[in-house]
Amino acid sequence: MAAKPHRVTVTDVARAAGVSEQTVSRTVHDSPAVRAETKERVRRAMRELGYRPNFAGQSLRRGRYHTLGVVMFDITATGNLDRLDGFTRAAEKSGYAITLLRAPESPTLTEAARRMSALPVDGMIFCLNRMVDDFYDFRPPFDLKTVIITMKEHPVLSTGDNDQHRCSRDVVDYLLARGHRTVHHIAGPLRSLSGMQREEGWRQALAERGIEPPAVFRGDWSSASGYEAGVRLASNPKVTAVYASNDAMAYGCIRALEANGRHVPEDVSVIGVDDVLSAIVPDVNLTSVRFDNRQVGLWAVEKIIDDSPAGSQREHRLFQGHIVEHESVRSLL
Amino acid sequence: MAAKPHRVTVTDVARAAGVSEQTVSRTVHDSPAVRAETKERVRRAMRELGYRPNFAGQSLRRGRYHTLGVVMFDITATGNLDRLDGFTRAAEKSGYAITLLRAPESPTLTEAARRMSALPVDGMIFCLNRMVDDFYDFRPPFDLKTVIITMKEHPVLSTGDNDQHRCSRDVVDYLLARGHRTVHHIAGPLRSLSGMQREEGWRQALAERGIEPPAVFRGDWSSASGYEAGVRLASNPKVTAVYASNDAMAYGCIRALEANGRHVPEDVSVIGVDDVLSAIVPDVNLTSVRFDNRQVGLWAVEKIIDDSPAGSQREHRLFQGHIVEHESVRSLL
DNA sequence: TTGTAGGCGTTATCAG
DNA sequence: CTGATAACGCCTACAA
Repeated sequence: MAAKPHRVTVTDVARAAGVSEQTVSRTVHDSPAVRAETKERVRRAMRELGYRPNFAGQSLRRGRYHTLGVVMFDITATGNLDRLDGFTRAAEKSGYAITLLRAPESPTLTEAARRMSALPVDGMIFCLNRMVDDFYDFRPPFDLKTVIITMKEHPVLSTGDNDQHRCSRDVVDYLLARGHRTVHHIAGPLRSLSGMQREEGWRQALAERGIEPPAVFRGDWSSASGYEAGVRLASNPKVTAVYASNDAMAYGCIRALEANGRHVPEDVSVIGVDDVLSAIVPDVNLTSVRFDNRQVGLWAVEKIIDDSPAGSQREHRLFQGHIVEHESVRSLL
Repeated sequence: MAAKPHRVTVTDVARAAGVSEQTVSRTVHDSPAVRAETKERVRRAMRELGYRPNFAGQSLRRGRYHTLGVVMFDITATGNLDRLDGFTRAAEKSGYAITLLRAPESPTLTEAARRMSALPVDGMIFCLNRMVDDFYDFRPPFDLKTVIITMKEHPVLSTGDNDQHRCSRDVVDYLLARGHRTVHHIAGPLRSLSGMQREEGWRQALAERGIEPPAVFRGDWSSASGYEAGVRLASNPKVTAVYASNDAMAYGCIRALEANGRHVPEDVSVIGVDDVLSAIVPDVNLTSVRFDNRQVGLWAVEKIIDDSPAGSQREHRLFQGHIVEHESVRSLL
């Protein structure tokens, strides 16, 4: 029966309840300065008309959106689901929402920020999975607090991510401490930032211990590429320890080693990254580095929402992964 | 040197460029009714002051946010990353953004909608991974076009999802057509909607073909639970075909069968769902049903943005998965 | 305890 | 081609 439905405003409610707009507004915010009786009348009118505060009106007045923008350069990257879970969880705690933007083509942070800053957001988080041209020069609009999820330090912005260097060091130390003479590496593709950082960490860790890093096997995250590497590694009897940049390649490598008569962990120890294998492969226990991406997400959001002076300090935060021990490693000692 | 930084408005730009606010607005929208020369002057002023249109002001005026809200009851569920990729891709095409909200605790759509509708969104998408109490009674605010990602039909809202029934039927038919007498099933946990629907589809498909469905093995998506089922299945020599509700359980089952002397596919054929195994397991080729979650995401967004009369029709759309053939199935014919 | 006036930033409309 | 005016919905400040 209602004519063309029309968005209900404070004015409508005020008219229906026979009060002023101001009294309606006060009722919405449950001000004590309204008689209980009046409030009830206003509330009934709101319910009957189906009143819902207009977000634009409120924001225009308040100058805040209670929303944070997240820019992802590659949405389907590993760990993004957990990161998003962290973002939304932390946001929710403070009554914030998360607005998501893809920036797959964008070569620069500046361009991505331009798109994001046209949206109703109070702050921005960039998830940087690959290189951008303007990392160090990038400056966000002064009114948008910004955090970048990356291992690189930025001159003015807070940054943070899983510590990929440390991850590799820990793996190398773990294996050397168990008597292995060196550690072979199956790396991720060149375009992946985290992959490159793990590789660099591995190289440095060996070099610092006076060990010449052996030739790297370049994979593409797929288990097939790990298998290929494994075939080559199997032919070298001196290989006793392999560190793969993700679990899929590690598992591929294990299968190739086994197929070529070298047993894991009896002959060769293997360590991966991500700790995702046990959910999928029941009887192979791969030692792996686990990162807590949800925690990174929580940190980033809290860094932006935190209004304290400490909160606005620039910070560079690295989150340590930890080695989840399974039976794919043998001590030679 | 600038004093307390202050958000730059149209008024500031107008003053700086020596024109009216209206001319600034026209320049922002590149109206042809402004002299090129004037535009240039305004543009320079905008650049110098760092002007950025205020979202709240625009929205208030236009009554539109160009943003869609997505509610996820379980963010880390399988396929959500692809769905999100679909949402954001489709949104982006029309200049829309996606706002994400978790609703893990919320038992009802109504409650989740209440939270979402307080945000600046023009429409809502609910990703329903589990049961809610008020599915059929739920009515969103009239001014928010709403789509629910679910296989169930809703009395007034558009709904759509992967066709889990059809998926199971296809698998059953596929195996029966290759001479298998029946198909055993490793099901997902009871709380999972899609799992239950796959199970129901399997049961119906067999029943319609006059085959009494054998006892179900209830798993929990983990490969370990598939392994357990596999051990039991291996002890029954009449088992020739197994359909697992996801790839992890299927793989667990395969490993158990092999460990108990039954070879896949020589003795037993196995089919899974999700088609994720090949990325992780290099040398096992599991036949599996692949769903295109990205496409579901695209559809949902377009359904909401589409302004045509057809677009506002209620629709119930089921997306077919397809069987990706690998070597885990043998024909008995 | 309730009401009135004014303005947040933008843009449609109409006048010049 | 450009400018003045008013209005979108809400809320702070002040008045009654």
